[in-house]
Amino acid sequence: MTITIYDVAREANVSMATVSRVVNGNPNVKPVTRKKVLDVIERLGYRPNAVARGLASKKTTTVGVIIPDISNVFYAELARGIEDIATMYKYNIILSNSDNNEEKELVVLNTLLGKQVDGIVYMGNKITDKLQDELKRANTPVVLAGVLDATEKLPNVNIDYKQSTYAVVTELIGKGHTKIAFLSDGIENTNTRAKYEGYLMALSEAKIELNSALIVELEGNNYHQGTIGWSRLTENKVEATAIFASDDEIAIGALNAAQDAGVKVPDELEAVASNNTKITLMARPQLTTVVQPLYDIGAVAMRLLTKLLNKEEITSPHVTLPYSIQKRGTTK
Amino acid sequence: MTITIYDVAREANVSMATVSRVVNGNPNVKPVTRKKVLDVIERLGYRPNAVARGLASKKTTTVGVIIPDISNVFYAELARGIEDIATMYKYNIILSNSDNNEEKELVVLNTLLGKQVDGIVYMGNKITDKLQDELKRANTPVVLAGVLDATEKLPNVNIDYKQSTYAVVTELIGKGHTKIAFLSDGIENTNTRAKYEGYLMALSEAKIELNSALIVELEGNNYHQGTIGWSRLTENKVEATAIFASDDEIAIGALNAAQDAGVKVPDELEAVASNNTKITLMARPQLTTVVQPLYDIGAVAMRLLTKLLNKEEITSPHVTLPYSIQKRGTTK
DNA sequence: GTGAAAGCGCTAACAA
DNA sequence: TTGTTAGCGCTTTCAC
Repeated sequence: MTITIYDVAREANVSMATVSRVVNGNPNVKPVTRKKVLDVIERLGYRPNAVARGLASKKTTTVGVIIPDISNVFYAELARGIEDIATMYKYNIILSNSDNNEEKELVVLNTLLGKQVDGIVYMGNKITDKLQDELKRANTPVVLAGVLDATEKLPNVNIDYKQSTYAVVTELIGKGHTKIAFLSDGIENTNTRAKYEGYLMALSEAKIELNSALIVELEGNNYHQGTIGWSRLTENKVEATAIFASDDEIAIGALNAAQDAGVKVPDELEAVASNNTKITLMARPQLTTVVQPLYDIGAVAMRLLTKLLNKEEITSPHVTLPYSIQKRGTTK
Repeated sequence: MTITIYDVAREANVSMATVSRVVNGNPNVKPVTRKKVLDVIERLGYRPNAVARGLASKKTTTVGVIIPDISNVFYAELARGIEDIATMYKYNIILSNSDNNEEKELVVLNTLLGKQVDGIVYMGNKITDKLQDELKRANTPVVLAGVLDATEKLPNVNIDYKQSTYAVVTELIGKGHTKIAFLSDGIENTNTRAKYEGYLMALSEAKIELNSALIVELEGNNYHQGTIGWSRLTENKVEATAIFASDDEIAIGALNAAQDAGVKVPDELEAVASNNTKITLMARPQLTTVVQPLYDIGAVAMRLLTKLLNKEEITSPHVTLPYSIQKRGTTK
């Protein structure tokens, strides 16, 4: 049989309330009593039932994490940051993959809310209106990690994608490139859109006309899509001399395809990627990228959520973390 | 205010029990009644409270997942398999990183049990005795995913590491290699030990004497350790002509270090890795590896757990999935 | 086919 | 400082 708080109370000759106080570290317990209770707990091997506690206190110390795909390095690093901080603040996380599919997101959100999570960390391409509504209806705190909120309504943690993209593209232009390809997943996705805007801004500032043959919109952020990206570019016969990729895997896919076709990197083709996941080091040449502090984005997002949960004061619900640019072998 | 089952019952003029039956798909409800209840649920936006349900039914439809590091591609792919099958069977997963640290594992396990998870999927280097004891005491079903259980007590899903390593090393020997390095994390780790035994078996069968300078035990499965592995090999002055690595990241680290030092791969150095994570495709040359069906290992482990939870009949608690060998650019 | 009522194990007033 | 006592929202006998 399972040992309950009642068993402990009986054995220690105190009330359930006192046991509860001891377990929860309430200071209003005489040290002697505390010791006595602790001993019984030890002897009986009592372990508090978090489900009962959750029902009574209406707090589960569990947060839901909606993530597109945990096997994607980018999200996995964010997730690690989230989990570490969650643990630090005594929360557990329920992880659910959404595949960036709105329908799944809705189902997952509903399950999470049914499980009475105290809060939610959302990662994905964009917050759809429907999702936004559901979230509001539930009025459970939510923080977006690595996703801009187009409407600026939800707390979120990001870097400035537009600015960072502008910076690297401008630098490429400064080296004389005029045919700079932009490889990305769907431009309707919030972050990608911001990057695209940065790209456009750099071009326009340099008075370079936009060549749509250089814009390749892919169907996802992965290696395979990157290789497709390169084929698309060659089909378009644009002879790009530089690439900006919205994702590391896309960049590696495109570069490997290019190199397999005999293109010399970085001599004939320079490239800059976006996320600085650890695969940037494994590729040859190693990737030059915008450095997004992925772990930190996750960590800060979770920290922000804990503040929301404790009703701590919040300086700003929109955190923009600094980015940097890491130069490696794919640029001269 | 939150809508409870009681509110629904009142509005629908039925008892809580009936609402409960409808919500749980119990067939003993007249269609008319069911419709009536469903309508009220819809109208009120009622969402069952899983915590209360968990307390009453002693089932949480939540399983704990103990994982060394979710940002490691290897584990992330296993995790994805686990989560997909969990979702399929209506379970959620609570994910906890352990960093392969026994103390953390113990803490995590305890939290998970406190949260009344219905079962646990464990990933890690090895099941220590203490952990084994705690697991037994809780008598919560556990399945190991991608970890051999030295004592053969716990259900687990794996491939035959010894056999697969034996096969690839034997093939290297067949090509004339006699100086085959073995790069791995700690040999005390269950899976690594099995691989090491496979390596030894191949050597002994070919009557090649074991050269301890070729055995490099590293401090973890990551890229950086791989680069260290290569330095170690050069310090040892053994001039290995082939490498077997227990991990893909280690392999890439070692190969990149070797190539940076001017070694031609695969002409002067052949290499075989172990896990076939997706980074094997991104490296240049692409890695030849033993193919572990990572996603499937996770998926099958979770499926096995659901069987345990439903008390379904189990053919065997020790599942060995088939492996294969994928030849790519690091071997001739 | 449906309802009444007793818990599940704990927290949180409130009282003492 | 400690105890009493309602619940928290649901499932699950057991009756009818």
